[in-house]
Amino acid sequence: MPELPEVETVIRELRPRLVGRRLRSVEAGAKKLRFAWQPAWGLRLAGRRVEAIRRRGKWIMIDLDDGSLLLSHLGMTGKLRVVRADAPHEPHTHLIFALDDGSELRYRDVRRFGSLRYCSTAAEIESMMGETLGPEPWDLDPENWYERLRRSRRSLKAILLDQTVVAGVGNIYADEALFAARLSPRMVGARITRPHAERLRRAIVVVLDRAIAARGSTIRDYVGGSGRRGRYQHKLLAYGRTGQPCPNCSRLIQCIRLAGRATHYCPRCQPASRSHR
DNA sequence: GGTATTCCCTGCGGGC
DNA sequence: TGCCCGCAGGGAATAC
Repeated sequence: MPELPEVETVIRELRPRLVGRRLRSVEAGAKKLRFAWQPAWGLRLAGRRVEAIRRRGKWIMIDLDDGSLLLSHLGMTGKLRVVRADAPHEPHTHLIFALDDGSELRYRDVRRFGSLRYCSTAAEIESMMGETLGPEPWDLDPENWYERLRRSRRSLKAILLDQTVVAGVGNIYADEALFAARLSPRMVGARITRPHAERLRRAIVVVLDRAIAARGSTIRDYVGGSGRRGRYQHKLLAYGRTGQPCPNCSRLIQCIRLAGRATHYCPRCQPASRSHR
């Protein structure tokens, strides 16, 4: 379940292995990802040099020297790694890019919720990523953020998961940010106060910064671009801690279903309604 | 237009 | 031991 910190970790670890390398060829498996790999893309990629690798929300963008790019979303179980060409082939490896130094960029995805495709025009990129991908959490304007929350009748949890509101937050860090801000995931956006909105905005940034510093969370099988596991799963305060005592008040963490996702919170620290700040 | 729900997909764990 | 079922969840499609 790669969210922003995990994707950021992947690109940081891929960067020294990938930037400057030339792509020689592409080998695509038979099974389709979210989007099928087109053989023509492989022909256009051959000989291209990787100029940069960057992130936008949960998307990975690999810039090539002719202005085109490889665009990938890891979905739930996607993994991008650079390995030696003689490294054993793991099952569920769907795309293999041969590089000019004898290594390979491999895309593996058990559930195939992810995608990796080639884009040569701005229109293609926009159609893939969505024209309305929200700002990075660090770029949220406090006033716009408050107004966006206040206009919605959805729960805060549902709003945080909406990539058009803020890019990169997923289920784990939505729960952690709401816990850090001491706000109920069930609270309706329209009911939020300006101080609460600001507290939530700051909580999102703090939680994501800490998670990036810990190289993300390895809940099941996530690994970074070098194959190393994250460490932030040991620092989670709410997510996945159903039935365990809240670190603040010792009340048991509860799990409910919100916006179609398991949602973890402390009923005492994050009450459904509160009169104080 | 805004919001809620369903579906895709596979591995894992619990229950029987 | 082996089988069945539910769960995990990002984003697109569909329903309301």
